[in-house]
Amino acid sequence: MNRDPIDHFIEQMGFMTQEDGLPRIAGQVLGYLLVEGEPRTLAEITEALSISKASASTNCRQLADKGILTRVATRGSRADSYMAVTNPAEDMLAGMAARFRTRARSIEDAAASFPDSRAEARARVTTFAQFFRTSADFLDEWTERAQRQMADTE
Amino acid sequence: MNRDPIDHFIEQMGFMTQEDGLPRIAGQVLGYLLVEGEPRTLAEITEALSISKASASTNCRQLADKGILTRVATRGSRADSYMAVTNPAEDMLAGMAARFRTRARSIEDAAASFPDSRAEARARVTTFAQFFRTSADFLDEWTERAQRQMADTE
DNA sequence: CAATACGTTCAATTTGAATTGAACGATGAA
DNA sequence: TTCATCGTTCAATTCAAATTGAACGTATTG
Repeated sequence: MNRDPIDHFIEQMGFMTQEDGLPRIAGQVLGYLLVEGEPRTLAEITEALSISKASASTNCRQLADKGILTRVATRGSRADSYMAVTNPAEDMLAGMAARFRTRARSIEDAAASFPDSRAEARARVTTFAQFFRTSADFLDEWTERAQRQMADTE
Repeated sequence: MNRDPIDHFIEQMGFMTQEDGLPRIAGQVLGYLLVEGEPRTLAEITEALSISKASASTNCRQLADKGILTRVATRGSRADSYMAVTNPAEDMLAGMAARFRTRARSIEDAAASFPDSRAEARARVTTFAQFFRTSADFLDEWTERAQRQMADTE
């Protein structure tokens, strides 16, 4: 029941997002839209992946919030459609960078409130946090560079 | 019951690893060892975090496999201890890079088996995969650079 | 040789999140 | 206005992974 390479790919995408802490269905939706390449309605997605309307709705909106999907108003129909952005992976990385930055801040805050008696621990934790901050900067730089490259190649 | 800043930090670390798909306890263990700065036995970890021996054992081993913790043989005691490596965040990123590479490969494989009738889909998916591959390279480059910097500062 | 202290493993349980079904509100069509 | 179509929301369920408790194996001590 699973020898279709495209189904297999969609399945893989599900596992992938699951590893990243996103719902499995989010990955499947992205996979499906990536394959289709054109806008698809919630109903079509629901149908193609045999999932509930509720899941499709929720996951699409979540992905759209992250900038991985865009909502497309199809004229002639009041159903709204979604499609994958040109390079979804970029937005996934951008999201990661954002998470790193939040993380860095919250760890730094935590460290800052360590009592002076734990000064050494505070130093260790601060270093740890700073690595995340720098990495976030680096990731941003990288996605920006990648975007430029894409623009050039077009 | 939670106004101790150090406990708060350890808790945060738990949520953090949870976001990354690792068990919550893994993060707590890392947080604890980061604060302590010195090797601690499984028993001490179990005690400090009020968790089961089984969890402590499993999670420590997992973290050690990822290179985030090192096992230390304490002389005078047959209990083995663990301590956080100097910069655990680096190893976390390295792990991420590895995952990206695996991911890129499996997506590329999947795309390769698309039938010719779906050539366009194949192209889109391949581009998607390549981004992960390039990102993995980039992350490696970055962690390497960071390591060098650390070495210089020492 | 016990007897103890330790780490691991595995089945059972707990816990938290993903997913669903059903009810709802809104929008447009007739 | 009434009816059908859509998307959303929320409580209930399902599902998977984390966590535990208990049994076990091994090494060490006396």
